[in-house]
Amino acid sequence: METLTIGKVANRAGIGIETVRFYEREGLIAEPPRGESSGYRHYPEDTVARLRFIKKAKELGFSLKEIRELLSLKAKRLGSCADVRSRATDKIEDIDRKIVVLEAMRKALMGLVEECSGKGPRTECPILNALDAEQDA
Amino acid sequence: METLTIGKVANRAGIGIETVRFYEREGLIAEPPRGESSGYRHYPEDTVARLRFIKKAKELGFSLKEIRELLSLKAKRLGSCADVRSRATDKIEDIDRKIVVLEAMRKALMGLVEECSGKGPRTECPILNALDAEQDA
DNA sequence: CTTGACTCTGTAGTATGGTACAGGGTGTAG
DNA sequence: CTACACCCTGTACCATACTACAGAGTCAAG
Repeated sequence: METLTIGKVANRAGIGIETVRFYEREGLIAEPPRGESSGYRHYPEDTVARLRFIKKAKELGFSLKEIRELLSLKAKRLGSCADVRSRATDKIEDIDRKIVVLEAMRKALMGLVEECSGKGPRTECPILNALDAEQDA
Repeated sequence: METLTIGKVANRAGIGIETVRFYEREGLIAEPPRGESSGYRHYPEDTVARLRFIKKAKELGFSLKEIRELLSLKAKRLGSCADVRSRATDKIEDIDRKIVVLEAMRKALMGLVEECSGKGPRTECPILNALDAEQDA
């Protein structure tokens, strides 16, 4: 099987070399075999897929810790599909909690913006006034 | 005018003493006058309001940098309500982007969980198979 | 066989938003 | 006047997620 240098996996995954090494240190990817004399890392091709998965999950707002958990679902040789399912539903609950927080933030900001014509002088800005009013709360 | 010690402003604002000093270093609150002999910070009462403003804005998802900007808008005799409004709408857009991504994620995970009986062996788990599929994307 | 691109380890720095001491001095109640 | 709570500065540390070297070795094209 063809192997890839760190520069090539990084490039194909669309991330930096240092980041690949960082992910290795963090346990997100396995330590690859090394060249006999050089000590260079020789990656199997599926490492690119794994790195892309990490990148994608990160874009979706998962922390590296959460991504490590997601990846461990796949890695485990023991455990049933039910274990995987329960981790996935936990993750959905995490997502729901994040959405709830964001929706509350959004609602609060929308309320302020809707009151605000954007035309008045700063001293009458309802957004700043609202923040001031809340200060007394 | 009555003044407050750092412990009292912190307590009234609902934050820690160290955080108050941190905000001072970060330029979010002014350096207060000090006691002649003690060097203790003597805060005017409106510092509590300012700290509560900061706390509230943080809850709305503003970073300290953004809050510093909001506070400076507030302080400035120039600048309109529209400036403040536009920062709030920018923040709403940030939030919306995050929500969209999370909902997409949620939908994807829900689809997988629904397909999954939770009874099969791990090797046939549709969730893991989907994760593999995503890695190839 | 040289040259330049690449890789190695290890350490340190970036930004964010704090938190936790150590080792002092101060202020006040009993 | 003695406790004890409080305050001071300075520094270091926490997590998160990288990013940037330094100084050394390796590989491959020409």
